Amino acid sequence: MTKPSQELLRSISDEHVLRSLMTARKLTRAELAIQTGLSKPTVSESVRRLVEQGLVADTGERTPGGRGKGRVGSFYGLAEDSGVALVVTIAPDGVTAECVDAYGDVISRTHRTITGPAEVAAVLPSVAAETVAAHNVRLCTVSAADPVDRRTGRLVQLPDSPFLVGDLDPVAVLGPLLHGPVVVDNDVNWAAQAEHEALGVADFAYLFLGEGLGCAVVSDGEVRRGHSGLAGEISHLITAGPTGATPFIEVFGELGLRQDGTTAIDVARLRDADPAVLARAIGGVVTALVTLADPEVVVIGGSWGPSLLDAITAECARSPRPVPIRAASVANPSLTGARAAALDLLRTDLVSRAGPRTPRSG
Amino acid sequence: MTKPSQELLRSISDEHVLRSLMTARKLTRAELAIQTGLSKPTVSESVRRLVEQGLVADTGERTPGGRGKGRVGSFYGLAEDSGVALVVTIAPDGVTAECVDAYGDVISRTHRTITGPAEVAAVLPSVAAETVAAHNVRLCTVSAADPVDRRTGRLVQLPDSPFLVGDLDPVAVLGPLLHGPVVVDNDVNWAAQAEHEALGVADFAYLFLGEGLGCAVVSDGEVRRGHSGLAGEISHLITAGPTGATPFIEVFGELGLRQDGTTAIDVARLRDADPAVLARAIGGVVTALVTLADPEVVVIGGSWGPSLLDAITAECARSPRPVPIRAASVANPSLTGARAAALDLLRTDLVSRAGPRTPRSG
DNA sequence: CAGTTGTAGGCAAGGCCTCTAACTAGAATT
DNA sequence: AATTCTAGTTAGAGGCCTTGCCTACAACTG
Repeated sequence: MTKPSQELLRSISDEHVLRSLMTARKLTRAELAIQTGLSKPTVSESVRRLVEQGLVADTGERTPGGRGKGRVGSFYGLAEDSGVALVVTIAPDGVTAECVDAYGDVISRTHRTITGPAEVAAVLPSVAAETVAAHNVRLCTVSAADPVDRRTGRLVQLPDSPFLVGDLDPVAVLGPLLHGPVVVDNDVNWAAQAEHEALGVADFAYLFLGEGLGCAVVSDGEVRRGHSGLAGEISHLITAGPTGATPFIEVFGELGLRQDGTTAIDVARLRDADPAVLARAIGGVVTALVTLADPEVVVIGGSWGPSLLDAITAECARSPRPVPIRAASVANPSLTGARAAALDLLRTDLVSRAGPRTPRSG
Repeated sequence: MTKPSQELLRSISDEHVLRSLMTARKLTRAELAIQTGLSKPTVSESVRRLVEQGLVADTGERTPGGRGKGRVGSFYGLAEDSGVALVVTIAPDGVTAECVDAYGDVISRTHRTITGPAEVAAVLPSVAAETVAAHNVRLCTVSAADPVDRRTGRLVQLPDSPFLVGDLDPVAVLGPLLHGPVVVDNDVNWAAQAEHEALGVADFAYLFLGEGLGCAVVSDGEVRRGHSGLAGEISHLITAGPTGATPFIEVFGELGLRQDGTTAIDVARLRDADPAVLARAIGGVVTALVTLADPEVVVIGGSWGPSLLDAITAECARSPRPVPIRAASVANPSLTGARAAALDLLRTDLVSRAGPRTPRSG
């Protein structure tokens, strides 16, 4: 456990100051004292330390901008070069890279359209290198439209599942470009995290129905990834198919709804299928989610999932354990979720850098 | 967030001292200083405070028991009346109540056999009252062989599921007898927690096959209960039955393996059933667990589950995503799990009581 | 324009908490 | 009786946070 040292108190003070600056962007010492609940001398000392460490800087702005009477105060903010996080999403149609700073601002965005998985290997490092060259990148989160091995960060191909992005080791590609960690996860898990923040519900399930099939379970406020990160890869889940108990993905095979050559869902042809049959299969998946994870609500996302909302709702209403169904509400959910995670990690990283002592006399 | 006060440091010191005493049972101040890593004066002060608050007491024992030279030291331990936790399990065959102290010792055990659910309402309060009268009971954990509503602690009956213990509100029954919280959960969840501690695996699933059917999912080192605590109630999970896609519980209905009158499994008649058919249905459940929770291992427990281990293992080996299957290893798992949780809560409760200041001069 | 008001920030003192170092207490060994 | 060794206390130093007071300085008031 933690040792009861005075340094612990100091680091708590510093964290208060830093976190206040992250949300308020700029504050005078007096404002910081009010925001943090600390006394003015304590805040002053903390600011002095943080400035010395290069994490906080005087913005140059001064108070009397119509604020009224009183002595002029100096606004402090996070240092310019206090670091940013890189957010990358890799999907069959393109690669996006964003840069977020500790305020949560997106300070750059690059998108490259690709025509096939083969291009990822070339596009990914070039997109990342651009951003890394321009900013002090501390860490990176990556969203990929394929199952991700939690322990290695590599994309993995599961039997009979579409492999949309293809074989890729983002940690190996991006790791050398920056100094901090590279966190890779599946697009559905990131999407669920984004939905979690929008919904404010601690226990729910996110069912993603697009070219690939997937889901994510949020339990006790966190996305649960399982032992190797493959939780939610529902292709082989046994459900009710047209001819009996069938793995979920094979329902689409039996209905002739998979793309030739690949194992992805043919979304274009889906509209001709009987919604009731699809809903029955999806209902089996929802039942599995309800029995195993007991979500408060099941959120349906993906390119074609929400269009079946009524059919799914009707199917689930007949279940012995009905659960509310709703459509996903966040736009660009994977990017949003990965960005939120990156912001969180970046802020924690920034706080953790406020460590070593700086004696007052200098 | 926490405020950086000196009191925080003090409470950390006190926590160190208390937790050391919990595991070592009795220590001198010098030994405490070594164990906790704190300095001797700090430990002395902390012990003085804790004695004054009645949480720690001089055991009366003195060091020179052949330890060699040196001044005699005094052994300190937790105070006699520092409180115990009550652990109750409620199953169709009986009610057990145990008392654990903060060392983890079981200091009393009562068991009452019952012949039917109707007796629970009478037996439960009487068993609990005995224990409560004899000890300073701070809190209580309850294991019940039925689904438990996480928010209220009440037992709930799900459609088509056996209701083994019957309608009961343990919080209402036991709450008035003691001053602390009453934590109620399902026997399978407690069993999974016990198995978790024995296995040391952070992500696994526990499948319970007895008169009732259930499972529990441990993710990131914790049992995940879901929104209302009904995660793992797998009766309605769609799986492969003799005639196609069937809810798990109805597989047993179709096979004529449910007890007449109730909806429980008739365990006696199970041995006549075809293991392959059962294993196929169970395999569907395991597949659901694997796809949704991605466990490192699936543990099979319950009265008849382990006897089918080979058949289940064979069935799962054919799956596109095989997972290791093993039999549960903990005896009395629900009681063990509930006891471990009670111990944890009791220790945290004890630590949290070490709060208010005690000035030195007295 | 002089005086008043009100805010930003600094300084000093006080209270605590932990640590190190030195010291006292007391038993076993030599 | 002197030595040795361990338990626990005392003394002092260093650090951190707080309160209270002071200075600097801009705007308002009459």
